[in-house]
Amino acid sequence: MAAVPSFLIADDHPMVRDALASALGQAFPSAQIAVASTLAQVQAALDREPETDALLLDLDMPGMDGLTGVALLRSEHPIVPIIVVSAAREPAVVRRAYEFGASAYIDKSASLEEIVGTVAAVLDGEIFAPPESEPTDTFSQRAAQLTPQQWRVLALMIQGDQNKQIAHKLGVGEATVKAHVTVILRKLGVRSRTQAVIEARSLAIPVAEPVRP
Amino acid sequence: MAAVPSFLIADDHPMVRDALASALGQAFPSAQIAVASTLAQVQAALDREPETDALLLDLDMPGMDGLTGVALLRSEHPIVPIIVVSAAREPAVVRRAYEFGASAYIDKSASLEEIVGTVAAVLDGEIFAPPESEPTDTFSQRAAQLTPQQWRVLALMIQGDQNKQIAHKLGVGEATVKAHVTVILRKLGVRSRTQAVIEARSLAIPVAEPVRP
DNA sequence: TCAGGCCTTCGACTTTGGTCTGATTGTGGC
DNA sequence: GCCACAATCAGACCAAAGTCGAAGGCCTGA
Repeated sequence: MAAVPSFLIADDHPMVRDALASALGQAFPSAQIAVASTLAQVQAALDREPETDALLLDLDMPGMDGLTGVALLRSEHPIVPIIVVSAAREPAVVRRAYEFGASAYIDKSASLEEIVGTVAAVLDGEIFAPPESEPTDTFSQRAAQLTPQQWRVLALMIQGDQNKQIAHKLGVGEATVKAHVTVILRKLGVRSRTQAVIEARSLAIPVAEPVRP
Repeated sequence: MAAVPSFLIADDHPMVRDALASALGQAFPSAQIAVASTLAQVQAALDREPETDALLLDLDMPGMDGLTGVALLRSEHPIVPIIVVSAAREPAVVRRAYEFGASAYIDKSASLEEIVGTVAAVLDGEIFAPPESEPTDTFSQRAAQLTPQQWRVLALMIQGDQNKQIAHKLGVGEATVKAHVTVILRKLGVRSRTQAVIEARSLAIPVAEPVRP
């Protein structure tokens, strides 16, 4: 990493964001710290600063749609280590986060010391490599074959956007979007847009919860 | 309130806790601030300091069991104003928080300025009445208007079935299914099958809702 | 430098989705 | 009986979704 470490903190809760920023600021006094509160801001920040040493990414952010956002950022910036920060404790979420290319996973209920320690470990190159070994044909694996633009299209499909809207938001023709959709459906192994949305959304974070037998 | 305001911050996330504490410390330089990370610690702190001016209470804490913890604290210390802090944005949760005796409700995604402002308002005796009086037009309410057969159609839509498959499974014609779909979309207030599936599936996912009266 | 592969883009075409009009049948309540 | 509504379907029609083939740009290895 560079002599001056650079961080990007992405969380829509100002409290959490500030806490992380100040903690990292103290631990790395010379660090350059940027913040973002939406997926769009994250993308913009990474475009400006592609050499970012670590991205601390909250999963419950506007536009993230859970882990699909991780995959999207991963495909756009394969070099930037992503440290997923989430309140979710479910092992399934953690595992999927690694499958989608996260370098580390931090539970929000961890202490600031632990968090700083994890960040330092990532900076030192200790990429907690995805213990990928099983060749199980999971949906996540199929999804990993998507190109950056295809991820963008899928992210908008998941929000319920129609091809025309997607085309407008991405600044391309509707025919192009349709072509992407066709490829996406084939790569995901489904037969319709609705099925793709269902599968992809099941990757998103189930918002904490429930108890009560 | 006393000349020196006293706060109790209850949250099991160190990040959030520290952020709140420092924000309140800056806004009220002379304030006395205590923290707690479990319901038991909150109870102990309130027993020691029954004159606390404001309790900032996270809902997702060990032992809280959602809003029941609010009611418990309320009955033990009726004088202490409770400010519920939660990531939950659901109107139902907010409404119930007030029903259980909360003085204010703060969304975790609010800015620190807003939070400090809310705390100050509570200190001044402004009990925030639920601004939620409008007949909240929730998706669940709209969904309740569906007829039995429309539910069956929707259930199959949610599984990713196409109109033709649905018609076959229900033993009716495709035209009939289309007619049902049209009504379903209108009743749910969405514009496409995909959006209907997204909304309906998010409904099935358990939300932080203590029930069981 | 050129061939091959991949991403992205798009137009033309086919299929599915969704609306509208209008109609028939059955059910339950007032 | 009458009314309201659920359920069924047909046919026409427009919009959205999805497929196919093809072109240009970019990178990589021979």
